[in-house]
Amino acid sequence: MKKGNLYYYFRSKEEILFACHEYSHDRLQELLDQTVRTTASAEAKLRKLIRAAVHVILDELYGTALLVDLEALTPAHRRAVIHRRDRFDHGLRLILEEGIATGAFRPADPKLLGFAMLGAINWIARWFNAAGPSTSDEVATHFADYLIGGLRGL
Amino acid sequence: MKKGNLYYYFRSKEEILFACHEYSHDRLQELLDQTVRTTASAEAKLRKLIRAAVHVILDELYGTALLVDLEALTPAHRRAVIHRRDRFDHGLRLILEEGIATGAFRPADPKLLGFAMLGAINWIARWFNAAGPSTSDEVATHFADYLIGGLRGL
Amino acid sequence: MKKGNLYYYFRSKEEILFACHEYSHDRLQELLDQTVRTTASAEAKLRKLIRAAVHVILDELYGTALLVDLEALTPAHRRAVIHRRDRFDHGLRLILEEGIATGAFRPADPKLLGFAMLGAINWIARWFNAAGPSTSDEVATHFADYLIGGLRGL
Amino acid sequence: MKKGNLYYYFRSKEEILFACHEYSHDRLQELLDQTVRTTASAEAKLRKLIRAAVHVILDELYGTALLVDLEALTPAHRRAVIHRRDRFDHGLRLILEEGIATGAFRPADPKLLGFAMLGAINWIARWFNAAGPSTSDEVATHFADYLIGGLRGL
DNA sequence: TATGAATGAGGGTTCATTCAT
DNA sequence: TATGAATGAACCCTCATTCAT
Repeated sequence: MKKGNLYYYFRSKEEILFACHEYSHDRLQELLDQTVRTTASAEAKLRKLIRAAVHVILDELYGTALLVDLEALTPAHRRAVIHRRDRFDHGLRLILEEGIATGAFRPADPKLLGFAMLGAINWIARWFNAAGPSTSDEVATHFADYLIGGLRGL
Repeated sequence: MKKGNLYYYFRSKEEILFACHEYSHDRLQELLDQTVRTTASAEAKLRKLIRAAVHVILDELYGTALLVDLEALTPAHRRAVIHRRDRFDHGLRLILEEGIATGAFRPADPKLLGFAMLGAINWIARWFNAAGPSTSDEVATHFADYLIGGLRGL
Repeated sequence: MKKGNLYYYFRSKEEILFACHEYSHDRLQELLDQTVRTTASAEAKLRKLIRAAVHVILDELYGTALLVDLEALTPAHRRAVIHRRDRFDHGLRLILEEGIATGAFRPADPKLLGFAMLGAINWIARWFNAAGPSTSDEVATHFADYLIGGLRGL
Repeated sequence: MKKGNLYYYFRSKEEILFACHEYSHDRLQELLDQTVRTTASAEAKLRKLIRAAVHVILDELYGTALLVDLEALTPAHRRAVIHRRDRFDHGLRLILEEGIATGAFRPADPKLLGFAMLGAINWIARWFNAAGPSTSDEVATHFADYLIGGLRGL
């Protein structure tokens, strides 16, 4: 199986990038959708989502395609990716608003938070893959602790 | 000044990457060093560092070189970059330990936190540059709030 | 029936090209041979040949293979194609000489004329297929008129 | 000077094809324009044009680009090539109509004649280049004789 | 005999780098 | 020191051909 064989299924590198994004995004989005519908607490939902994001980015083959560079895509695909991200942000917003309503969370911008989350995980993944300090589950737990609980002492 | 002219100053693209990392890292490291030495609270120090990191990555020309891909470097430069990162982590650790000692922070892994910070800011920067929602100072403030205070409601 | 399946019948693309040339050439040559043997006038024979060439090139599936590029063939096949063309030229020469003998034609080089004929028809065919101005019979009639009568006014 | 250097001046192979067509077409068109304006007889004008076409296609570097395949071009370039061909046909029509008016020529379709002319010359050129029987001027003279005088005996 | 997937070679294109000026 | 042109390697992609089924 050589690299060129991909062109049996895709018309260009750009389409490959787009398909990789779709693949990874869909796995994450699906879990987000399922999670939103559960009766768990907002914090539990968010932890679950973070765990999923860490898993997709660290362990799945095309996980880093979640952070595809928009500049590398055609306008049509660019719009599609932005649309996907909006959907993701929408689900995240639902969780945040639920947490805010119950007093579990304080107000937060889902867009900024979503980007920070994926960007952080992606960069951690590179270091992780290079230096391999622990399992992706440990990373996810720590990361969720920081994001939800912050650094502030108790 | 055309691209090829850089080869009067650098021997290869790899050297340019390395120099860009050095340039941006040094500006951030210098501020970290200064900050560590001040008498401000650990939280104030960390906020200052975050603000600086956001500024360097979002506003400075070679800011994203902070996240240079180790695979793209020669072994010697790779080691140098790792060494720089270790120095950065060391400074960050000092701040964290100080905060932990005073009870302001709870225990945290500076390595993970440092990577999360830079990765998050870098990805926010791309979205920021594309969609430009606010100033880099606003981004820094929100981001610092999340990192230090977390999402947990009060 | 997919393209790759052709390799059950042919050993290479080059053989396919050669076979296509053979196929189209043989249809034209056969008609030329028959025509030469008839008792029609030289002009009628030439008109018939032109009509056949137009038909083969415009309407038959492999017609344009008549103009196969010698460079694309193996030396052996190249020689075979040249030999076929010589045979074609020979038939054409017979018609021309007959016309010259009866005073119907003036002296002409069959080689040059044969190439001009096929080249002209082939290029007309492309334009014809793209812009579709009339039927192949009309094209043949006009073309024969030009070739035989020339442009000179009466 | 390697092939890839062309991409310093052109953005794609398609642009190269288009530019080659433009180059060769312009040289032929210019001569056509000049010729139309002279006071020579229609036949002399046509002979001059044929001689020029033979020269461009046989002797000039990109001459065969006159017969560029429209399918290989972008829609915009395709339209431009069609437009150029229309201009050529227009000039040819002027010559033909002049000859028809003076009784030198009988009615003829400039479109068909133009295509026949270029296609014939192009195919002759391949044979010519392969077998090299005579100079391009001799070819031009014979070809003009056939086109204008036809084969009909006197 | 036919099909879909695989392969290697080669054409098209970019990019890092160098050279001549 | 700067520029435009040149080069070779590498990447993207296609195409002729083969293989497994």
